[in-house]
Amino acid sequence: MARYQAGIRTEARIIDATRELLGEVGLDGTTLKAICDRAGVRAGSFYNLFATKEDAVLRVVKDAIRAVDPHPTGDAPDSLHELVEAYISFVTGQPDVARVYLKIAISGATNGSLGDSMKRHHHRRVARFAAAIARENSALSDRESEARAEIVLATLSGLAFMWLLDPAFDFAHRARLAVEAPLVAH
Amino acid sequence: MARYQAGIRTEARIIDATRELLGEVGLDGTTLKAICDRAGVRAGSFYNLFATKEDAVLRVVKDAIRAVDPHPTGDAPDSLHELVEAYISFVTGQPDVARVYLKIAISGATNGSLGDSMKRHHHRRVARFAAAIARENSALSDRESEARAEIVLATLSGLAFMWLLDPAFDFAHRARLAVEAPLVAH
DNA sequence: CTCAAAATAGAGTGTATACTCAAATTCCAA
DNA sequence: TTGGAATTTGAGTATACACTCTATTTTGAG
Repeated sequence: MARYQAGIRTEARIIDATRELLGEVGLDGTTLKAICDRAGVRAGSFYNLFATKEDAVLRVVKDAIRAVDPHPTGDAPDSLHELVEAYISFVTGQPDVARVYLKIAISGATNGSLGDSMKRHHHRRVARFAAAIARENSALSDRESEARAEIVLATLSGLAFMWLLDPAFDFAHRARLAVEAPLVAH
Repeated sequence: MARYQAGIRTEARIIDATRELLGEVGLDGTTLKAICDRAGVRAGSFYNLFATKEDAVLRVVKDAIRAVDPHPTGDAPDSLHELVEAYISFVTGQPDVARVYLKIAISGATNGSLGDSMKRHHHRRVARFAAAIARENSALSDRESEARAEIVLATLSGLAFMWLLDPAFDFAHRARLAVEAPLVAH
């Protein structure tokens, strides 16, 4: 092994280029040529560091999945408010990574190993939200907590998607409003 | 002109094949070869009927967009309940078309003319939901109605996306629960 | 029945893609 | 300083894509 600094820097540039492209033009637009052009590297150098294009994409996506999680270890019990704020600050604080997360969650969710990874991650998140909801409202059954968790997550995802559609959309404001206020007046 | 019956039937087969593929494998997987194979047709026949591949895709997508609309003409004022039920029956009643709608809305929303079409459609839908909400709750300002409309639509989209992720997900049940009940207990 | 128009087949074009490879260059520990 | 390993190059390969073209077959109105 005994890697050189040059190679390590090149690898970082390639990962950065891949993340930027995934956020800007999505999975399809992120071609090998586009990655190499942006990283200032030739195809041969890319394949000296990565076995395949999907390798670089997966590295970025796994980082994005990890970034959405406030407590990756999962040992600290978190409140619903904490979880929601974590998601909001993820979207607003790391918009590049968030765009990647959303784009891949959707375009890559129905096929391949990437989709399975996304599915498992989604179920873990639902369980996490459901546990927080149950902890804060002991009157709810497990099923009811899970239903509410799914609805909260759906709303957050939907709002994030609107932000993807229109970057001027005030995601954070809407997200807080959605979680704190009832959906319809009574 | 004076079209023959054979050509009309072939055109219908091509549209059907395109819709099926868009729902099954998404926009990327819907290649010309895949369309032609499924429709039982050669490339030359396809291009005798369609100027471009995107033409066939657009036909399907525009049908999907129209299918989600309860009153396409837009003259009849609709209630929020009507709008939500229309969306639910769209997703559950025409799952193929709904899958296409969701996949394209997301994967194709950030680039090309298809994305512009989707964006305009989205804004029209927000306005429609906002009008219904304002009509049913005169205490709300226009801005508040629009905010609620965006949240309702985000929740519906998010739940539909969950159904895309897992076809066993009970979309209709969750959607009604989400719109009728407050998100969090007070 | 006729025949011009419509429809079809199927080989072919050009382009973009992911990926390879041998040779040249750069790095860095000893 | 030096030499083997890491890195980089840049031309090259194979494949898949959307789309074209010409010859042939099929259709159906008059």
